[in-house]
Amino acid sequence: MSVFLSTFENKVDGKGRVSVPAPFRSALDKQNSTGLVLFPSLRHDCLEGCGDQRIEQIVESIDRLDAFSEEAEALQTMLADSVSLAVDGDGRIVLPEKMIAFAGLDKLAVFVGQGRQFQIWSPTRYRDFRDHNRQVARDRGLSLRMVPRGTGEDA
Amino acid sequence: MSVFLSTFENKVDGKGRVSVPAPFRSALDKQNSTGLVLFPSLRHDCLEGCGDQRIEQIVESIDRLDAFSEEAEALQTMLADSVSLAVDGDGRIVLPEKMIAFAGLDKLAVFVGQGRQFQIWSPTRYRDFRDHNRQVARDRGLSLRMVPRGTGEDA
DNA sequence: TTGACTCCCATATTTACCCATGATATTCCA
DNA sequence: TGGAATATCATGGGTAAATATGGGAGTCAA
Repeated sequence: MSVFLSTFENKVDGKGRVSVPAPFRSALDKQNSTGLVLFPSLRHDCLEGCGDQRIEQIVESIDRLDAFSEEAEALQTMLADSVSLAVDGDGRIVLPEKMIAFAGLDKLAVFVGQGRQFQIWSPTRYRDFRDHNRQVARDRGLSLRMVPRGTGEDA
Repeated sequence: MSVFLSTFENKVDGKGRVSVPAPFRSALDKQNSTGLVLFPSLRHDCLEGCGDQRIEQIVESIDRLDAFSEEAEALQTMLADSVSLAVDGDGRIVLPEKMIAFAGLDKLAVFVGQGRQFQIWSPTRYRDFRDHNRQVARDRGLSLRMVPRGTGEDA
């Protein structure tokens, strides 16, 4: 399984170190990623992360946009603010100070699986975000079982 | 048979382990799933489960949506709330504490076949749910329209 | 030298793996 | 057809490996 699933809450120590959840590490392995890439989310006050292959895909998508559009420039800014981090022998990364500040992290970091990528939140902010989304899903009657299978349809 | 059928009540031990009913395991095998994925139901106080192949398809589908739509985000939150569990050599899984709490499980877990998916209930809650459904079916005189063979897709 | 960073090690706890048992069902052979 | 031998399955318990996390020694640059 090479997707990011589930949520994990890990400690951030005084050096800014935090363990990458083991299932996320193995997902990165299966994507043949040696490290991982972090960037500030464009939509939320959290960080987004993925393997280096995913970044290539994102870069390519941006390339296809009109190079001088506002949208393209905004996305390019995102690339400029992203950092590539190595996972050390103990499965940890060191979060740069800017990233910690942006996400409002303190002692704890919540790793949130989102499929092809993942997010890192402060626990309090994540609780609000999750509650909101769950309400949206409920209101609209969304369910994972409704997502189409390939081109076909499911019960 | 690659669908989930029938109802089974198995014990949950002190470690949170529970046997996956053998017919469900063989259904998972036929779906080429090595493990299974569980997530909290949006509609009921129970867990929903499926093979891990299915999750790959779901992730793929979400990826094709507009990444910034509210719908995509709501579905991604459901990925965040789901867990991928490996079935061990003895046919068991370990239920995470959060899942046990959500479904109100204690010593027993009821596995309920639902075709492509299945549910896991606490026995008391399931009894109420089932009684309620039977009443609805009786009141409405429900009928089921069959889908012709070959139009659907495989397992 | 000081501060920032990178390895390296220690450890507590959780998780995964292995084996044993009893119950139930199934096969096989006289 | 009886009944013993053989599977399959659910379940309990023990042990080894993996994981998260804290602390310290060594390195490099300013």
